[in-house]
Amino acid sequence: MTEAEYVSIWMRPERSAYGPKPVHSRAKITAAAVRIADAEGLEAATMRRIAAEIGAGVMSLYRYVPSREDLVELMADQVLGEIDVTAMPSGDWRTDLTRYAGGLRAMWLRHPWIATVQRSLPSFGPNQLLLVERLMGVLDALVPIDENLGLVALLNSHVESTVREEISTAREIHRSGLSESEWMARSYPYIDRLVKSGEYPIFTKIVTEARQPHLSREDQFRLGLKRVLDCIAAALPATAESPMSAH
Amino acid sequence: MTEAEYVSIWMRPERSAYGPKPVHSRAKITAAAVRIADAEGLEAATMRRIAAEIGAGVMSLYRYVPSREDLVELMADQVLGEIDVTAMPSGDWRTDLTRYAGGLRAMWLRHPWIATVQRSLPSFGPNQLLLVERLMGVLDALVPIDENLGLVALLNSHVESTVREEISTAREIHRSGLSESEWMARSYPYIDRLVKSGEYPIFTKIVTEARQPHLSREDQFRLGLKRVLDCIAAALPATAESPMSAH
DNA sequence: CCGAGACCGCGTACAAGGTACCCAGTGGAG
DNA sequence: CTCCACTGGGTACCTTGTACGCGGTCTCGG
Repeated sequence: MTEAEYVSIWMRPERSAYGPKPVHSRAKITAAAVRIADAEGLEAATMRRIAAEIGAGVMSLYRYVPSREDLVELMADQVLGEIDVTAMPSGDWRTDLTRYAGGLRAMWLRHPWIATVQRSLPSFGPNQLLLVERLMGVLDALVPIDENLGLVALLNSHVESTVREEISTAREIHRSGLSESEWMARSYPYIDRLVKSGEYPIFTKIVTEARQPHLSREDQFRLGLKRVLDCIAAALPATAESPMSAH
Repeated sequence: MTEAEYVSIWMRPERSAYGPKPVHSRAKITAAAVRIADAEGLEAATMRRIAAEIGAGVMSLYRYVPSREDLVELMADQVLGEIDVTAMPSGDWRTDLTRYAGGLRAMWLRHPWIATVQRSLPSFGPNQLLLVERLMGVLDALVPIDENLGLVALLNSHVESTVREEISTAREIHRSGLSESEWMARSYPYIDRLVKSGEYPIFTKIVTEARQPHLSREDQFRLGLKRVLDCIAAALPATAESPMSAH
């Protein structure tokens, strides 16, 4: 792990041409890990569990992946590849970004464990790179690169934060083993005490007046996304107005 | 852990009036855990380490905290309390939100480990509640509660995403044991290969043309924040224009 | 004033989990 | 054919969260 021997996981060859043919592969291991993490959470994707899933010995995995951390990085890039951006610079930026946002959200909901992985810039996996090309291609002709970076970051951060909240709620519900309504009912005594105390007027207002929390997740998402897209629209030159800007 | 015996950590009394006086306290334990996590990361804040820090037996901690997970929740609420919002509904929403955003970012940078804690709605700790009151009080008179929720979420998600990236980069640098420039130099071979391949024009454009990545973290943050605040301004009724809206 | 019993600190013990180390077998290079 | 870098994988070690139980202590009901 010294600096001399550091190489990004993406530059490290999977195998050399020497010796016996490997029975497994990074792709197979990654896929198995993703499958387990989807079903039971990232912490369930232990090396032993993954090995069992593909019928390998535990230590065999280390022939393909330097450490569990690197495996998680592989997993993250793999699921990024699921977002369909092949048709992306279509000419209508609003449609493109809406589709991308929906795809990103759907992917996160399919793989809730990505919320717990810390990414960092230099982990430019192949799928992430492809995504960047397509996604930033959407606004590339309309704004300078710095503006593009800022606007895309705005969109990403909104989607991610929204989904992060959806996920942690769902996770909590699942862990409790209750139904959604039972789970919400469980925290009623506490919320009731807070409201009755009279010390939290705004919190009370949210609980009693706000209608947004009672919308479906999809509608909440659509509403928030609309706001962000309007915000992006305002930052674009007037000539770039999308034909769909009226809802 | 059955549903019958569930009570939120915030409703669970710290101690009863019975038996010998406890030597320690939740506050002391939480503070110690935060200190360790700040210095060495959340994963370093093990029960054994915390116990050693305050000179207690490992299992003694469980007299104060039901589990490590709950302790993390306590830690999260504690650091939320560090954001100074006491002067908050000041009448100038732009100043208030700028101050809040700066405080939130500074807090995250002081306690980078919060990026790894999953929150969920029902964990309304006392400090979080206070924060919500003050923060949402800023726009309460200007917009309906649903709009307020949306705008505050927008601000929060932007700040959090930005800081999350700062943090993961810093973490990666720290883990490598290198200086920032050495660390960046380390991924140069990979980036160079990508650029030279010619397959990633936008990525190349970012690497070669974008100036934003070369700004200081503070300037990057200021720029992004300005965009979000402008976006919020656009969503407010015209009469609510802040005196500072020109920059 | 005196049990009783709830609560304290904490040592012991166990079940996971990541992974270092080692060994036997394999198959391409010379 | 020989060599040896490579393979799969078993064993073992260390770290972590925490269940359990023990002996001591303090408050309260009588």
